[in-house]
Amino acid sequence: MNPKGRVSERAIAKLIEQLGRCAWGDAFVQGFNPAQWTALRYFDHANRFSRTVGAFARYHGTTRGTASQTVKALVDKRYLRRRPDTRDHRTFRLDLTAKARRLLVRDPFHALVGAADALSTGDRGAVADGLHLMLDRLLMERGRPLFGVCTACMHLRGEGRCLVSSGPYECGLLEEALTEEELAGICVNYEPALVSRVPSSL
Amino acid sequence: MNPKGRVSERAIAKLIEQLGRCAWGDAFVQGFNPAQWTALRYFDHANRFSRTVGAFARYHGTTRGTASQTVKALVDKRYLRRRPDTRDHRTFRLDLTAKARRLLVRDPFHALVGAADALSTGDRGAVADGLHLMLDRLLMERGRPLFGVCTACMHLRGEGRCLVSSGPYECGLLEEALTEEELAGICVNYEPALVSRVPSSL
DNA sequence: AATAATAGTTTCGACTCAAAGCTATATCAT
DNA sequence: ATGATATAGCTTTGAGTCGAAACTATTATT
Repeated sequence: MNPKGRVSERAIAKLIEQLGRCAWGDAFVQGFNPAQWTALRYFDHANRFSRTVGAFARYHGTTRGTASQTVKALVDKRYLRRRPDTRDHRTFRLDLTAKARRLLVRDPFHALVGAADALSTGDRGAVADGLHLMLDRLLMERGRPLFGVCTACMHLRGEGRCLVSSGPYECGLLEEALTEEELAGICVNYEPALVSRVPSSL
Repeated sequence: MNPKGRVSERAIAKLIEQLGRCAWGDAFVQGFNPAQWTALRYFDHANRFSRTVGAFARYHGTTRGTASQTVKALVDKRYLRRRPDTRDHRTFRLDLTAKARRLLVRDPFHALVGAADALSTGDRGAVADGLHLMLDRLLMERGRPLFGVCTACMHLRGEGRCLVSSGPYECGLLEEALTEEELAGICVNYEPALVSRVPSSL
């Protein structure tokens, strides 16, 4: 499709911008805006240490002020439940409601996911790896956190090496036990380990 | 880097969204916003048939109202010059000023372009082709124009087959002569030809 | 001549950004 | 311990922007 040989870096950047804009435009639907959809998806996949306004702000690359308002709108509409943290009285825990989970079935994001269907399995791998490389570089340059899952995180302890819990896994940074389901949640405290120690079920 | 085998379409969509957000955040700089930077880039590369508010709105996937405001801000700041069209008294022609061209040297978009440097030459080709496929599919689904260049457009006439001009190339749709430089400008009237008839100088 | 379609602008409510403000926790010096 | 200062988490505020809808003017169609 493209001329053989060198393909301009600029073309890739332009495509990403265009695709991003397209997804943005799609997300003005059902009375929500793109930021709100992103928040709903975030709180659906974030682990329990990361379901706060501040963590979402960092994930989304926005200010805490903006994130606070996005969350407020969702709390007011009963898509998020907000409860004070029992340990740290500065923060509030945010959890999706059942109403929100039902809504996420009709997430406009599915259109972009579906577009990836146009790719062959092999192409999907190449595209995903390439984009991942680009994103890591950009986030690193900006000093922004990477938001990965426990199974690839250097803080994960487990498989007989737990120190503070009797369960199979725990977070070495926060010194908290982790259930197996929680291993798949994205986390603001993620730091890439050299090798993944738990088989990924992606 | 990714586990072998099937890579989720969702991961690709997520990466695109994240990269797009990152570029968006970068673009709040030098007193401009992301939409204004996109407009400046657009009017830099659009051919003379496409340098209007409406064409930009369609390219950017936004409303004419929003596009009108974005353009207005740039006209007020003397980065775009606005002149009535001599043929159609509804439209206005918009052209970059020299001031704008100087500004574009410091386009924050360069960060995203630079991130593509992390990719090997081969990966760049695969990523570009994959993203292109996805974008075409999305734009097609939404009935939005594709915005390509004359050299790949079915409306291009030339190489001895001109009907309305004595020059080497012309646009068969608008029945206007085209200079060689204009062949590389992106156009709202683009429709993909089966084969490209002019060697690409990408 | 009447009607529809096209190009662009204006207006309005909601949202975003950036900056400043508030409160709770952490750190440090006495 | 005690009090002062710094830091962290979140909210509020004000200027500017976005999308949707209403509007004007021009061109195309019937």
